[in-house]
Amino acid sequence: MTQPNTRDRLVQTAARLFRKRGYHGVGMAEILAEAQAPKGSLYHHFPSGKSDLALAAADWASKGMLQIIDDAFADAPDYPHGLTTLCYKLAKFYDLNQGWDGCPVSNTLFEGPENAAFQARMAEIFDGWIGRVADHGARLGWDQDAAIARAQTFLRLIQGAWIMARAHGSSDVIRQVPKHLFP
Amino acid sequence: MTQPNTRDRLVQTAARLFRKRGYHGVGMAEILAEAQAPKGSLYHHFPSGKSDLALAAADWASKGMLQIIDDAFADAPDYPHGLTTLCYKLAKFYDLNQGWDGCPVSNTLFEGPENAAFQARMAEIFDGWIGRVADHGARLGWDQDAAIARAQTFLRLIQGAWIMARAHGSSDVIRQVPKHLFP
DNA sequence: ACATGAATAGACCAATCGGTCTACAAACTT
DNA sequence: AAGTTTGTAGACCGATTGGTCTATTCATGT
Repeated sequence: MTQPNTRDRLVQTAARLFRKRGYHGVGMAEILAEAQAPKGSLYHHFPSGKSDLALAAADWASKGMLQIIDDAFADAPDYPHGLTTLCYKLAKFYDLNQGWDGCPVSNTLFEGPENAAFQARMAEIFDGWIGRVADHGARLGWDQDAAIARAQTFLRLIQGAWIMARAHGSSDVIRQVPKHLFP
Repeated sequence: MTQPNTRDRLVQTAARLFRKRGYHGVGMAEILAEAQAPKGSLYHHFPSGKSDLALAAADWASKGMLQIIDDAFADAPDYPHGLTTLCYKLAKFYDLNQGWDGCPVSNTLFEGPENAAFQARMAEIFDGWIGRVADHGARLGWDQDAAIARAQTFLRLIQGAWIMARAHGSSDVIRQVPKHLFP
């Protein structure tokens, strides 16, 4: 795979670092160094700086998540199988990054109560994930309301399990989620 | 209530600020100013500085949570009622702080992959909460393993719901947790 | 009254923070 | 070929970061 252009390199590097240590935990200097980009480029592509970059990084991460969801449900015979595959894919993703990454969106966009724009985008993105999971549920025979409710519970469980996985340094918790959803 | 001593004031102020904006999102200067304490006092009570203070703040917050758990189960006739009361208490706590606080422990102790001490303490504290909830479950007639499993699921759901509550700026999600646990 | 350790007070520090600015190179238009 | 836009490069900036250090006050035991 060829080297992406400067803008993409910045977005992806920022996404990775924010995911790992949070918005405030990462400085611009580090992002620039890892992306091998000069400061001028960053402020050319993202005129308002770090916050712009964080929003772009969260959007990019969200697209990735939607892709993972679609992949998980692509060959699923039913809703429970799709969600189970999804959990396993997420656990694998967790393990890939030395088992220490956080939710790519909440870790990137959680800056504090003041930043309403970040909060709104976070809600949008999460709703997007829930909607996508619910769509697959509806496609696989659930009625719309039930599919949405199931998707909401699922996402909450995954978020919580992810935190626990980080605390304990193990992705097992993530793989256990389907067992709790479909006892 | 009388003004607590300097050490306690520092711990509680730090807990509140970290909970709101995370470890890296709060500077020492702000903590000092809000706690009305000079720098010398802080480094007297917490020789290794910010990290020491964060651990103390997380411990203090954890004690508060254990108290809330006990309170919720004090008059509960059974396990589901206790958990429901607990969720309502947590939702109320969420609303009290302008609906924007995060989990007092994960927000305080999540600094990044490198800090193993923070990670370990986080796991300890979460296990403590799970254990406490499970104890009440066992006391109310569940067998030990089932009580622990239930408590784990509960805590994951609460953590996830809390994130969603923050994203959407509403504590309703937290109040819905029992409905998902006991459908 | 005096001595002693705990606690308070804040000046001070190097390092880093996010961001601005000017200069220049490359690419595209005409 | 000339002109214009887009992107790269990094020096530089004031503000803030977490932390150190010395001086002083307070509390307590003798």
